Amino acid sequence: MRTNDLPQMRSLPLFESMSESNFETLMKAAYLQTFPAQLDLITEGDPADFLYIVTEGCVELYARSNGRETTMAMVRPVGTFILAAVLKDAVYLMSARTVQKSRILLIPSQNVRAAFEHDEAFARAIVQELASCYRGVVKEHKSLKLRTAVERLANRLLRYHSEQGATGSLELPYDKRTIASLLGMTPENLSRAFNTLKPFGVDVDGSLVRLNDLDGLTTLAKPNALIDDRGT
Amino acid sequence: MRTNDLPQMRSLPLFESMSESNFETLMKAAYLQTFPAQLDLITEGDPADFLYIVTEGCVELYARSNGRETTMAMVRPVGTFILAAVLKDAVYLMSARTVQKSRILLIPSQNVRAAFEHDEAFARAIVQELASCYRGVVKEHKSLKLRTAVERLANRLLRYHSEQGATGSLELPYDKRTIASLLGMTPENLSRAFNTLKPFGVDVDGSLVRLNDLDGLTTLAKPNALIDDRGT
DNA sequence: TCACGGGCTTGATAATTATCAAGGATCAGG
DNA sequence: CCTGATCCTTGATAATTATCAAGCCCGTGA
Repeated sequence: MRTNDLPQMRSLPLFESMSESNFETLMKAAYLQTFPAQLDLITEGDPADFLYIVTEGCVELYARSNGRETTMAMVRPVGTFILAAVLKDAVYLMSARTVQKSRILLIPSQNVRAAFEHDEAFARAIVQELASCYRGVVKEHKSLKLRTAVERLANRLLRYHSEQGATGSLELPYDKRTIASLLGMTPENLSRAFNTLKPFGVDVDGSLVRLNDLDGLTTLAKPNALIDDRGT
Repeated sequence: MRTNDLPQMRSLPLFESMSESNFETLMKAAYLQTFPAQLDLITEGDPADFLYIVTEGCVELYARSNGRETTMAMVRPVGTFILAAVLKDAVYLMSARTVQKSRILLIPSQNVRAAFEHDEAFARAIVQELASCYRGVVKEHKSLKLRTAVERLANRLLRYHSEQGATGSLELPYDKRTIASLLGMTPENLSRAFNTLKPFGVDVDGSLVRLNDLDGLTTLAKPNALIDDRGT
């Protein structure tokens, strides 16, 4: 890695509390690379050779079975992926590809595990990150099992809305087909779900969504902190 | 905790590598209790005061939203639950109740976090456990998004079958309505899914299931190691 | 400018899953 | 032996979601 990239990496939550010497050792083994859009980074079933940390851009985690494919999560800066596989020295359960041109830090698995052993602060940060990932999937799973497609969409819109400053409108952060897959439905069904939400003040124009009846939409969505709140 | 329970606890994977003194400190703060069946242990939304470790019996993790309820997982010996909430000092995302009379070790959250800081072997064991839990939920989530109800049931039967020694028949480990909820369907739908599987050699008699056409069932189920294999 | 293609939408239809209501089996307790 | 309760199953129906087939919109590049 280039020396002048080091300070930026050092300030990432995962590294900021670890000792200088352990950080240097870890970074000597790491690669910081920029990948173009739509590039496959890893494939499910492959052994976990690297931990990935997205510093710029966006990565889609997806999975396949039978002939079907589904989006499992989107990773934005500064998020990691495939941490559990690295820690367990197991195969990846998900595939990953860039959505946009992305800058990604790759750390060889064995170095991550070594740093975990030798640096208590790093171990603590790793565990916090892993616990957050775990709770994220649990929330997704609850959403899928406890809500209809329209409810999932309504709550997702409310989430984007508040993340983007609650201005009354929001920008969809991904293609609609990606959002559909994230929410566990087909693109056709997403279209129809948007139509179902029209009477609740949801106006869609491309990737711009206006929410003209927040109260009504909220009543329908019944948001639940234990599903919809991030980072808790 | 009673002194003569200590050796048994000591042999649990979570504790077996930690230092004797750290183990003793942790156990001084812990409670080993036996709970009757159908007792509510924790409720989602409550602060995570304890880490729970099931040493005997069985615990159901479930979640509610709107008026709906779903079973998220079943925990058998020697499994932990609510580990992520404890490590993050956050609220529980799931509720838990005993299925049968169960023997459960409760360790106050703050002691778990302290032991994590002070004992590297414990930290490693905690991370392995948490990573396993994470991968478990990811697999469940993949199953729900990529498979139909009949496929989920078929694969679950194959899993129970191999877990129980692949003798050609298996015992359903929980009530059918619990299995239905675990698999993300209604009890009525589970009944019908069993009927759909009858032409594939699946004969149900109460909680006993005979698999008379393993090849046929496997062809239909299309099991996938990255969804169905435990512990990888 | 025009054709092309990708992404999205819509309509028609089918498959899947849920709901509601009723009935059968089983078992514990009186 | 009955009674009631629980659990499961079945049938009828409805709701939800997926699939298939056009078609529209819009930006890109020739």
